[in-house]
Amino acid sequence: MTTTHPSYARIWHTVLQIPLGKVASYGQIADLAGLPGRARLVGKALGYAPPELAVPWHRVLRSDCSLAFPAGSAMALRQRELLQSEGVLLNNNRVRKNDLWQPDLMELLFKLKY
DNA sequence: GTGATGACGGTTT
DNA sequence: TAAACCGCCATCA
Repeated sequence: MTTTHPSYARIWHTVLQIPLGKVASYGQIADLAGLPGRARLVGKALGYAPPELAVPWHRVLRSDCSLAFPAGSAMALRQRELLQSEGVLLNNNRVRKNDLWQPDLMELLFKLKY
């Protein structure tokens, strides 16, 4: 395809790594995808994400755990519905910090705990 | 080539 | 706690 942006595939692949029932921030996805500081690119990539990949775009939100869409928006309502179907409870337009995906920190916390 | 925009982030009021 | 401000980078007029 003419609009083949290499970084986008990277971003999609990273978003696909988010476990079910967990959420990640745009900045975190950008960082894991090897694109620090390009959080906006993640949003762009999600907009270009083909449905064949089934990218869980709804598991990606802002760094403050709020949805990237204005409350009441059609997309925001859809995202809220998808998250709740996965067990992620939302308070207005925000999710619980407990539902954040923390790959490295989770293992670190496990080691510190024991 | 310049300026404006955006599914963002972090800091400051 | 919420809102405003600035910075960042790719895309578009």
